[in-house]
Amino acid sequence: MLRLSKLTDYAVVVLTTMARTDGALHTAASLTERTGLPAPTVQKLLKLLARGDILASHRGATGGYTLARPPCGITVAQIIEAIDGPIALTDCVDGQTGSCGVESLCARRGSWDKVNRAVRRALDDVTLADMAAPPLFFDAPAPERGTALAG
Amino acid sequence: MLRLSKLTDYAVVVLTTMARTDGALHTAASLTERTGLPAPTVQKLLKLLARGDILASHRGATGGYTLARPPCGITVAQIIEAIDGPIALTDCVDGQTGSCGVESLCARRGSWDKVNRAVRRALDDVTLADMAAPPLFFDAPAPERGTALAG
DNA sequence: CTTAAACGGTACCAGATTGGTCCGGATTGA
DNA sequence: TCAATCCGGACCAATCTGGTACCGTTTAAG
Repeated sequence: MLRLSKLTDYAVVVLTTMARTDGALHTAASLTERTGLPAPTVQKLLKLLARGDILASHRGATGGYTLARPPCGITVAQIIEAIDGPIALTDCVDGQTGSCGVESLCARRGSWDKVNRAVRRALDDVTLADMAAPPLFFDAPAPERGTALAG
Repeated sequence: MLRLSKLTDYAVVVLTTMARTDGALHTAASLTERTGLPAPTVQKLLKLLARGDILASHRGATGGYTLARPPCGITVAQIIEAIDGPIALTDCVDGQTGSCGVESLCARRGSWDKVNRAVRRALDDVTLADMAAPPLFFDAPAPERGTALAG
């Protein structure tokens, strides 16, 4: 797998919708309508994103949500962390010991850290602005000649 | 999360154990003893790794498993794919439509493809030789990659 | 001051997925 | 023949995710 949760996927849908009208105020209800996602799910998403400092919330009547930063300042890594928690491929992050019963396992723990960092960097490199960019067609002449495994 | 399965983690433990005696033949029983992991789990892992062309299996009495390639030729991406299946962060891979009920969702599908590829590249960049390398302290000057382990 | 609209937090449940186990069958060297 | 080993399923329990509901708090409008 190495799959991120469906919620994170939905979050990007909501965020790109908001990014199209950067700076505007959106209510949970309006975003529900515009995205077509189930209402309670959208509410949950917005709460999480607000906690993660990706959205700014405005309470009370005429309240709603706005992007906390311009889209180019919001990275995929931040979105994932807001929804799914810290990005860590393995259960026990480096440095910790004892959480996993097997001793020989933790010995190799530091090795994953390298992978973690590489993935992290890749995720930090893509912003919401990139995600909101035109969907560009896929049958266009592929500039890469790599094998592009069915990812 | 963006968490990979515990099985994959175990797989690395088993593989690094094998890598230390590159080329040698290992049985499921011996690897169980050396790693301390539960026996049925090790068996399952070895089967999966053999199917994924990461291990070569030898049947019959005096059979066992060997690494299909030198450690520097086995990437983390390959291991993950062998255990967890194809690396795809989102449910519907690019190009497909209709699998997810929500229409506005699939429209942004292509955006994830960029992220997918970035992560994939990061995972392709780390080999089993790297994982088997000494646990090295984190503030030490990192030596060049490509250890003598690979031969 | 009352009302209503909107966010905030928490608890809860069903379904899917993972981790772990077991058993019988096939292969091969002694 | 016999025993050691891999091979391929089926199977079950535990965990996690996705989705829902409820109630409290805040705040603008009338």
